[in-house]
Amino acid sequence: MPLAHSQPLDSTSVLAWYDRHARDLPWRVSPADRRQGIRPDPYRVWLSEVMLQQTTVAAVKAYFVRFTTLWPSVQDLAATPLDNVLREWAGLGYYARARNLHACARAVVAEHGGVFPDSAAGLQNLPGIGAYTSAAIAAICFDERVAVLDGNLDRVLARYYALDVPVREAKDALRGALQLAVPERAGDFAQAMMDLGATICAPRAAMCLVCPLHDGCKAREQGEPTRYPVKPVKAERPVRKGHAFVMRDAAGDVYLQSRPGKGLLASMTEVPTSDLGEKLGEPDFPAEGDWRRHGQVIHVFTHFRLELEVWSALVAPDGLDAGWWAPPGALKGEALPTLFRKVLAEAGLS
DNA sequence: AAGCCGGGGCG
DNA sequence: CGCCCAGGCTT
Repeated sequence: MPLAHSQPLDSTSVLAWYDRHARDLPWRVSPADRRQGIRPDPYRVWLSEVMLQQTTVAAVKAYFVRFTTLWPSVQDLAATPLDNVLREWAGLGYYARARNLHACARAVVAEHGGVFPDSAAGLQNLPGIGAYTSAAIAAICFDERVAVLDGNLDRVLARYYALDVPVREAKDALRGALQLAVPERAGDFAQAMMDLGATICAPRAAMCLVCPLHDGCKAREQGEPTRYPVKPVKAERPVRKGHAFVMRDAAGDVYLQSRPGKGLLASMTEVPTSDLGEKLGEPDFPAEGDWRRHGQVIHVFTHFRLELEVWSALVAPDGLDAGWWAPPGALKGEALPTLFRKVLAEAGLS
């Protein structure tokens, strides 16, 4: 799938724009500081890039500050138990990232002496570091001249070339075109292109008049840049239904347990639930009690919509030994995903 | 190559 | 409320 060609990307214009308009982010070294020879810390760049996978800057900032305060170095992160990492990751989503983050920290310490590999090829062997993240770290930290292609760049390039097929079908062509444009300041260029996608060439609006890629952009020339990228036909989102059971003991503590290490919300904390299905079954209460029905919690995942009926009861703790009892004041510190925080709120807790 | 895996913000 | 998003892993 060759790109209907226009002129090559003008990296000089992009860098000049970035020198004036770079965003100030907690993990970033400004272009001015980079010129002074200040280099980014690979640990901080790696941590930020993993957090930013499918996640917005606004959502990441507070988590990044918290993580780097608790664990200032990769050695600190590697030394902490996985449970601590999962607790701090709660609410950020895509929880496999947290497990891979921890595994990666331990691999860097155990196999690389606590020093991150200095090339995209070396980085990509580590857990949770794929094509995008390896390229981003290598470019930002070491100015390796690799194409850093994420969802932001997909959009910018799809517009620049007026790509008339879904990005997924032309990924290699886009990467090749981008690779040809990567300048010596590879790290600044990568960050510049992402800033461009976040502020100028945004998903629902394109401020073409102030864009450094204005001149060569096919979508701008056509007059309707937000027509790109072309979206693939999307499958409908199925609905799954079930029950959630909030149990309290005589002391008022809440029964919690860990989810399986694989699959949905892996290794995170939950209250017991029924099996999920297309149709709502009868509640299979996990203990005897005066079960009271609350409202419904609706939670939308990427690939299905979940509807949970929330129940609560005062129960005797006999037989409930797979999990643990948590006082309501301790719920905040548990590794509870947003779904189960909604469930607890529906039952009148937190 | 396609499916699985969260959550928040925006219009 | 629908749509969008700073990807990687598994099968």
